[in-house]
Amino acid sequence: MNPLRFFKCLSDDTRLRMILLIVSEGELCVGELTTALSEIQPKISRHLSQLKKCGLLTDRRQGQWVFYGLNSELPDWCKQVIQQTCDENQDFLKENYKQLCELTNRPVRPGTCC
Amino acid sequence: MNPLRFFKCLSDDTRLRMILLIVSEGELCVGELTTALSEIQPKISRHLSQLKKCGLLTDRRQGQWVFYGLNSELPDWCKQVIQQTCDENQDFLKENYKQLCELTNRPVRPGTCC
DNA sequence: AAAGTATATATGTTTATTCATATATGTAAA
DNA sequence: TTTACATATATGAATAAACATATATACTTT
Repeated sequence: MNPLRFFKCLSDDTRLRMILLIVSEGELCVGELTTALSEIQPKISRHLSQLKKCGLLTDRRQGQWVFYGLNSELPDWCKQVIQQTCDENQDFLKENYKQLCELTNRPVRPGTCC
Repeated sequence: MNPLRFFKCLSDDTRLRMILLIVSEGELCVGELTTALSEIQPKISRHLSQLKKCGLLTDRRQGQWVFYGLNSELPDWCKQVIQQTCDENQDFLKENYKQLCELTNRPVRPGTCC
């Protein structure tokens, strides 16, 4: 992973929040991210596709929903950078968590239950 | 340190290389960075002043030279992100190290000798 | 010591370039 | 056909580059 390309992915408000939220939650679908960030859906989709193209995220369709998660094949140093940033900046995501919590009827994840 | 602001500092080729070189070498002056990156001096100075303003670097004038180093008061998570990136991306800086090595008559640092 | 000169660094201003946004529209699943 | 998501295009805003120039320290010469 080219470090410049990696940091460019993290240098946009929308992308940074999405990545940190996804790491915190494991996986999130487009609609959940749209709500959490209070943005319009095309904007979210566009940034997600960019992060996927750069290798930071992977996607998985499950019926009507597409879930995005952190790419497990990412180099360790990248994972650590993201994890540390996430751990030390929970307050940065406060409003996003709030929005996410207020969201009812969230799609059920197969791996998450039990 | 706001994470977005922090990553924006790292998301430019010139700034990223400068930061990593400075961390590797401890301190570097403007002229050394100009040579290492093969860029014009005003471009280097401008990015340095931006990194100083954002709190990533500190400067110290010693005679004719101004040495830049990593701000020791930076939050730990920021220091760790930079250090890990530096450790795992030495090849990214290969050409810059080469230019730096070819530079003769580098200014003597007071702390470096003995 | 004063004046002039060279070197190192910083900054103001204009011009390019990159990047993100918004709107409209397209595709896929239920 | 409704819900969920993706993409194309045009536009605008933020950012970086280049060039000229200013400042600050050191070095010379008289």
